Amino acid sequence: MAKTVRKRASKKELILQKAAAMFREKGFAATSMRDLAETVGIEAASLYNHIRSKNEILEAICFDVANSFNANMEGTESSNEKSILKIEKLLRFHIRQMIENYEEVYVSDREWKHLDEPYLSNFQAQRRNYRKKFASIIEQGIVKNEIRNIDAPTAVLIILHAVSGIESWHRSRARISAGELEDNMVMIMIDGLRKHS
Amino acid sequence: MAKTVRKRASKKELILQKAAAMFREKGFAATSMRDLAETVGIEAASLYNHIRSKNEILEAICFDVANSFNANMEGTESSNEKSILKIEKLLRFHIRQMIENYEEVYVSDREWKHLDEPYLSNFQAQRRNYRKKFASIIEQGIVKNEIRNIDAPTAVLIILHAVSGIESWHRSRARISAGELEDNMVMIMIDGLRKHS
DNA sequence: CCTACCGATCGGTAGG
DNA sequence: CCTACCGATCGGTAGG
Repeated sequence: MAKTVRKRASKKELILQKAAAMFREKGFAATSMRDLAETVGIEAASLYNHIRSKNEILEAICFDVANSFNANMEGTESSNEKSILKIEKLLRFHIRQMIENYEEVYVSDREWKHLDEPYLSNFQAQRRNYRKKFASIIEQGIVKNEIRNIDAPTAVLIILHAVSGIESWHRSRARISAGELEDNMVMIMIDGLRKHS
Repeated sequence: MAKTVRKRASKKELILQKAAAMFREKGFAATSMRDLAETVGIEAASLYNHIRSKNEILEAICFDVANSFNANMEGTESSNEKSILKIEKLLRFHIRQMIENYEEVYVSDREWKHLDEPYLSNFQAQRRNYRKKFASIIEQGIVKNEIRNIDAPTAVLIILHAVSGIESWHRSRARISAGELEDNMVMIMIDGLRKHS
């Protein structure tokens, strides 16, 4: 009995995982349920014993990722660290998520437009909220003179998108290690490209 | 006679322009030729008097953008400026292209995966080549001690993706001016977030 | 530039 | 989990 439940749960997990990989590679709209079924190793109709619809798969992926980032943001917000350190920690969390949970984070970032209502509005609201919190940490840092006097929303925008560049790193051949990548990204974002001699 | 030619050319231009806007908004795969036709104001079948296929539209968009960036790169490469200034100029070019030629640049960046062969391979090769040239300018700057000792490919990756963040700026309401955006982005990328007191 | 239409494929359901 | 199948929609063509 417990075995059956576990088996079913893991089959759904398998479907979500394969779907994330295919949505990342070809895009949500260009991935057919028949393609997905073949990858999973069953007939297309059988997918519907595990999931209700194609869109439900996307919802599961997007909101899993959103929850994980929101939880991390709450922990960071409430800590007593300096603003610049908070930002570094957020940055490192983004980088690690992008490295370790690549397919899902990528899909959640690029394919959320295909969500149906009311999930679409909900997701967009969470996104706006997350960025607002991020920007206000930066603003606190500016007030406390830890951070350069820049436009905070622009900085958030740069940071979030810069991290999504790991996409290219992820599939390149001759590449540096994950740790080196992380340190390089942090150094460039925090201290910039220019060398002060 | 000349009038007819001009008229036809401009109708094709209109189709490409509307297509870019729709591909950006909904994605290439999720945009149907019937949607596009309606936006243009004709029947779907009539589109084929101006273009050969849906994929030909994407090819036109992607290679127009690629040509423009390649031309700018050649001009920058051959100049005698300092490396850090070359990078700043490339960065400013990217930002301006993203602001002024938003739909096309965005589509070329996110939807090129849907190109058919041999265009797909051709486009990917141009992309790799562009990044290689960008990285080698950074490496020259490191050698000349103008730039921090970072992994050059990682820096390219960050810069290119950071700029694509302008997507969010482009559609937000309360936003700073294009010039302020550009200066903020350049400052953050060149000198970083941290303030040195 | 339109009407009429093609074969292919889509997401999903019925019934077992 | 499968076979059989649904209506809808897709990119594209024929012919005028």
